Amino acid sequence: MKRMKIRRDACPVTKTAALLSDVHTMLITREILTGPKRFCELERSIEGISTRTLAAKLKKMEHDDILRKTKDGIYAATKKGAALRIVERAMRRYGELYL
Amino acid sequence: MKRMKIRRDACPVTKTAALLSDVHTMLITREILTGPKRFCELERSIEGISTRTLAAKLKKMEHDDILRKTKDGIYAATKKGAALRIVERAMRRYGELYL
DNA sequence: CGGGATCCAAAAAGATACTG
DNA sequence: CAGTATCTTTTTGGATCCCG
Repeated sequence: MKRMKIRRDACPVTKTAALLSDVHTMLITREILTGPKRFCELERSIEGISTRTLAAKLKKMEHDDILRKTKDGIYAATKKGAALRIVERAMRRYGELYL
Repeated sequence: MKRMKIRRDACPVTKTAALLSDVHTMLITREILTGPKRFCELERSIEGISTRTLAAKLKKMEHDDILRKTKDGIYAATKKGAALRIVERAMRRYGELYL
């Protein structure tokens, strides 16, 4: 994973993921958990991700059954993806308390 | 993060981290949460990590105040590191339920 | 414009040999 | 044991181009 610069005031989830994770997958998850999104929305809301990486991650996440792409090009969490909320919640809480 | 082969019977935390994270930092955390460990113990218990990567991650984690190295070369979680238990727990639970 | 695919340079990870 | 040095392989991000 490449070192990423994180602002002190960034979302706690961002910070936690930067601390211990493949930032992008977790951030895509965070976005998807707030509702279905299209490519360009994800691209805009995930600061610093390249289209190439976003496309690659989405493909992998689709393959892993975390999200599904509808015919109209919208990405939505699957059941398995939605369940990641428990992890996202723990990360958010940790970030809020310690970062 | 490199694609990692995960056995179906691997620890659920391993699977969750492979799914969404910088696997190594999370796995080092998991080990450290069970008590202080030395370099070679970590190397043995984290399947597939190279000494180079382990050394690099430990350095980064020490810098991030997740763990501390004692004079006798033992790595132990800091307070901030120990608190990652909430994340580890969520990941374990998710892995148990969905992977 | 949305949704990528391609090419390229740089960074990170892997294997492994080697040292204090 | 606890790493470091070195070399190779992967992955990433940036820019660019393509196609409906």
